[in-house]
This record gives sequence, structure tokens and C-alpha cells, in this order.
Amino acid sequence: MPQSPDFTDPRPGQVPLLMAVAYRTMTDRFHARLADLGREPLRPAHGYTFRYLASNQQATTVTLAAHLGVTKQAASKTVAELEGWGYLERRPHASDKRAQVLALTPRGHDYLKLADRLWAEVEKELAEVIGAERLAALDHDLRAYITAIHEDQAVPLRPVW
Amino acid sequence: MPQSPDFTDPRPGQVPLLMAVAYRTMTDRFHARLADLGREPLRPAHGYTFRYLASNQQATTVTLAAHLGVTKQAASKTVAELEGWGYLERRPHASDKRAQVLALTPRGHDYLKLADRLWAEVEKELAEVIGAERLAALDHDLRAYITAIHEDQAVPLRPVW
DNA sequence: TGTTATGGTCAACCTCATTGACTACTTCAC
DNA sequence: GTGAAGTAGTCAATGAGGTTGACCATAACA
Repeated sequence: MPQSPDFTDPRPGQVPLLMAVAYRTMTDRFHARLADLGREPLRPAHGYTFRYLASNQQATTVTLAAHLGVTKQAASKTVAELEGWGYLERRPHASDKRAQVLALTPRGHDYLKLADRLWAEVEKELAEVIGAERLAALDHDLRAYITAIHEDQAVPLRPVW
Repeated sequence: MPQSPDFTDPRPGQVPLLMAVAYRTMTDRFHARLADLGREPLRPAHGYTFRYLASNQQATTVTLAAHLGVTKQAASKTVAELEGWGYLERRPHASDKRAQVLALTPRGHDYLKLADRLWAEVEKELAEVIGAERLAALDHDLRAYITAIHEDQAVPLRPVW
């Protein structure tokens, strides 16, 4: 049974740790909800793939790899996996015979809608603890920090561990 | 080059993603500082190990494993690695001939002090963007959420990906 | 029209975790 | 006491999820 970090420690520099723990807590809540519904345990990387494909009609394995911040080989494995599970399909590219356009299947779109709902529920739990105003402030502050540090640049999507 | 998630998306449920990206951003800043100082690229798990040993004079591999939320085999590898780098040492346990008490070396204590300083610097960058008041609110809110969800229970230390 | 760049795949490997089996020692019930 | 069950730690095999490198087919360009 894992023990807790010392949350009464007044040392500065605790916020990064708190953020990691809070994020892990939220993903656990999300996956618990998925499991309650009897769904496969798809991970955040899958969700980001779905979201990218939904908002990008011309997605290919290479552009997905860039979006996820992994190599095209790694992205290719993810694509093959999700295709095998029926969440996405590959279509021939209109003008480039090498390329394949990636598209969500109806099942993929359904999953995305479900995921949106579940994440919103998890966020709501947070709002119930800290209040809606503080949640809005949190949303605003995190965006401000991320854009301030990265400016116009690309943002890595995955935590480093 | 990874692309950014759409930070203008008003959909609810974005806070978990923002948290993941913010945490990743902060760890990147931390590691950049470490690299500037020419230090080995120790990962968060190493830092949590140091912190645990510093606050726990009777730590063993098994209790460390519980703290980190991994198997004892995984903890054992981490211990061997950190011992090889001279950050910690194993001492015989006073009353249990099977067990080894883990303790930081002076080099380990030095690293911990350095890490504290660097994390505080990273946190300060966040404070410079959102202000000291908002940082304090963030600290407070994250703690409130974590303790509300986990109550007295153990908290998993690592993000799931 | 040849040279260079790009989309995608295959294969080998690395890191960091896992499960399972095992030894040595400890603890507990009787 | 002593035998049974539990615990600290290690070794070995395996798996998930990434990497690098080599390669083919097609595109883009000088």
C-alpha cells in the first residue's frame, strides 16, 4: 500500500508534485468510470489520438506522430492497435500514393463523446471540492503558464517519468 | 515537432489535460536546470526516493516500494542504481538479518538540497506568470482535491500514461 | 531526369515495469 | 520448542511502449 507524500510540508516547490498527484488521481477516476461501463482501458495517448483525428480530416501516421511527440514508428503501432480494435480506419490518400489518411470510425466517435463526458465528470468532482470559481481560475492559470513558457511553440503532450 | 492541443477549446473537462501539460512543462524546466549544472538526468522517481529516505530513517526496499507504488523488484532495481551512483547505501538492519536499512549518502543529501532549490525555481516561474496569490490558491486547491478524494488513504505517486 | 526528401514498414534493441519462483530469516500458534 | 506461515530480498523471464536504423515506394525539385 503506497504511503502519501507529506502534504503538510511547507517547503516551497511542492506544486509540481501536487500537480502530478492530482493528475494521476483524475486519470484513476476516469479509468474507474470506464471500467464501470465495461470499456477497454484505453490510455490518455489513445484519447489524444482520437481527438486529433476528429479535428483533423487529413491526418496521417506521420502528422499524428508529430502531434503526439513520438516517432512515426511508435505512432504506427498505436494506429495498428486502434485499427484492430475498430476505432479508426485507414483510407488511401487522394493525391499521395504513399500516404494513408486516418479517420475515426463511428465507434471511435462514440468513444470520444464518452470520454468527453467522463472527463467532464471528473472535472466536476474537482469543482465540487474547490468551487466553480477556483476551477475557472485554475483553468485560466494553467493555460497562462503553458502559453507563457511555450509561447507559439509546440507543447509536449506526455508527462516525463 | 509536436503540435499543440487546442487551448482555445471551451469544452469542459480540459483541466486534466492542462494539468498533464503543465506538469510536463515543469519537469522539462527542472531537467534543463539539472543539465545546465552538468548533473545526471535523475527522474522524479529518484527524487521521491531521496525524499522518502531523508524523512524515514528505517526505510527498506520493501517500504520504499510501497511508498513509490511499485513492486519490490522494481524498487530493488532503483536502489541498486542509486547505490551504484553513490547516492545511497545499504546498512544491516539492527534486528532483522534479512533486511537492509537504506540511507542517503552525503552526495544523496546534496542532491536533495539541489533538487529542492531547482523545484522552487520552477515553481517561482509559475508564480511570476500567475502571481503569488494564485500560486498559493493553486497549492491549497490541489491539496484539498487530493485529500478529499483519497481521505486518509495512500496516494499513488506516478502519473499513468 | 536524376537526386533528394518523405510516408510507411520491418527489425533489433532499450527502459522500466511486471509476475513467478526461490532463499533466508522471522513470527506466530500450539 | 517446534512446525507452519509470513516477510525481505534476489534472480529470471516477460511485456508494454518507446527508441534507432535500414529499407522501399512514391513525390518533389533542380
